[in-house]
Amino acid sequence: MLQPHLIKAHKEQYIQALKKRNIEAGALLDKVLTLDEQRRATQTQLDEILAESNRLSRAISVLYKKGEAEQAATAKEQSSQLKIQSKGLSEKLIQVSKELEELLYTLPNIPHESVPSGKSDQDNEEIFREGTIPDLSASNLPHWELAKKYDLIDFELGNKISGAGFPVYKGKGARLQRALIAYFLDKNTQAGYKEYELPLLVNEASGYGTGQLPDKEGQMYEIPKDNLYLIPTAEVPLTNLYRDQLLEEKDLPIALTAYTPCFRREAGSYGADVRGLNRLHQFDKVEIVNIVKAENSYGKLNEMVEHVKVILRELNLPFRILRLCGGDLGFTSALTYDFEVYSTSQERWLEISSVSNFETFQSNRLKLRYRDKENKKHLVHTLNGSSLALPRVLAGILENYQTMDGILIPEVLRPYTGFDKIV
RNA sequence: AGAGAGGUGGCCGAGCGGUCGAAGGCGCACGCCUGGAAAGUGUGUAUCCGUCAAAAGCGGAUCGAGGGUUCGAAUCCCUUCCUCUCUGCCA
Repeated sequence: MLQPHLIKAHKEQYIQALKKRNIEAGALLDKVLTLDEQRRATQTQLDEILAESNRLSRAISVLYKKGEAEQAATAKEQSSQLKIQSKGLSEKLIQVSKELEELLYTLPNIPHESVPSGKSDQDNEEIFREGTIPDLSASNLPHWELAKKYDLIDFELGNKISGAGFPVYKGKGARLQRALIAYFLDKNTQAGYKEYELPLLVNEASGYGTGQLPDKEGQMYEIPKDNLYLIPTAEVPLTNLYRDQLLEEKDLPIALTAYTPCFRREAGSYGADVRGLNRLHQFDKVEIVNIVKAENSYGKLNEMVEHVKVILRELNLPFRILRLCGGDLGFTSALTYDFEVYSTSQERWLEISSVSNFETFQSNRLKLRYRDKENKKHLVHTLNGSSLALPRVLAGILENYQTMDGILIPEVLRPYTGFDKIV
């Protein structure tokens, strides 16, 4: 959530930056400033009346002790009048504040200066590419056919017990999933991330804290009876661990990781894009979250990018890194790098990780601050990234490691799988 | 799910209608004492909002949350959430 005082100070800059998201924000920002002005003016008026009311109350107490009942009665009458006034102002304050908050909820984060303009994923900027695309002239099946051939994943069974987008992993397929989760968690904890196991259902406040609500309500599965949501990513419970906290400077930086299943309703996309593991309602992901001081957040973002790079390098998968353009940038993010693995059989790039800096956008909603040595309070910067999302990594491995007589397992995973080939 | 008890500052814990943002203790910070430390001792130690260029100061709000009674609520009433104990159910 943006902060009115910063909007005031950097209005023109914000308007320009939001143009990268193809948003004309001038009128909206003016509306924010007007509402904020109203809010503060109302607060000041209300405070004055309450101050007078408090003075009277104290006076009444003194009058009673002296036994001056008549004067006390007069004061009571005055106080009652003030109360009527304060009630009106107090309602106005609540109303204006609510209006301001609702407006702020509709405004996305300000893109970082390095974010390119653009309308869609076509305009994302490739900044890095590594790995060799294997020659699959001998054997070249897409992962959903490989999954069937080697009996690793059963989409029909998932369809029967749940519905489309809920795959069933079997045998070595299931074992490979477990191996990937363990391997990713190990890489993350070795890099200093603290491991968590988290609730998969969260309350409404958590949804607001990380920005899934009210913006992306339709993306989450809901359990209205208990007013809970299934998490679309571990980011939600992991970051919300620190909601409403005032940290000490020495507590920072904080680095967290967790494996969770993720649940996404993802309505509205059909065809080849969603075949096999490409898009699912339930999938596994290992997430990393960083909570840092503002001055360190872009350095940390680069560290996260390097961290994910190392993992993909170890898995020996061909990948590239994109800097997302304004039109493709997530609502809460200031700068996002997407990692994509090349799916040789599908002849397309598959997104497998998204690493973002939210600056203060989340921490402002979360009320997550730290106190420095001078006792001043600052919002922290929050960052997160997938490290990594499983299904498309699995797709990439199956497709890129296929041979005539089986699928090889990447070296680094063999200690986790206990086998080196799927035949 | 049923019955009971309770939610107060970083923590423990008093207060049960009138200068209560809240006694006392612990913890923490700084000072004194000490060769150094412990002990002892003194001082300080919540958050948010407004006013201000900013700080200080001043004003307002906050004792789980929301509402009510009252001139005045941590204290009384209602609603709600959470925790604990017992019973039930259960991996």
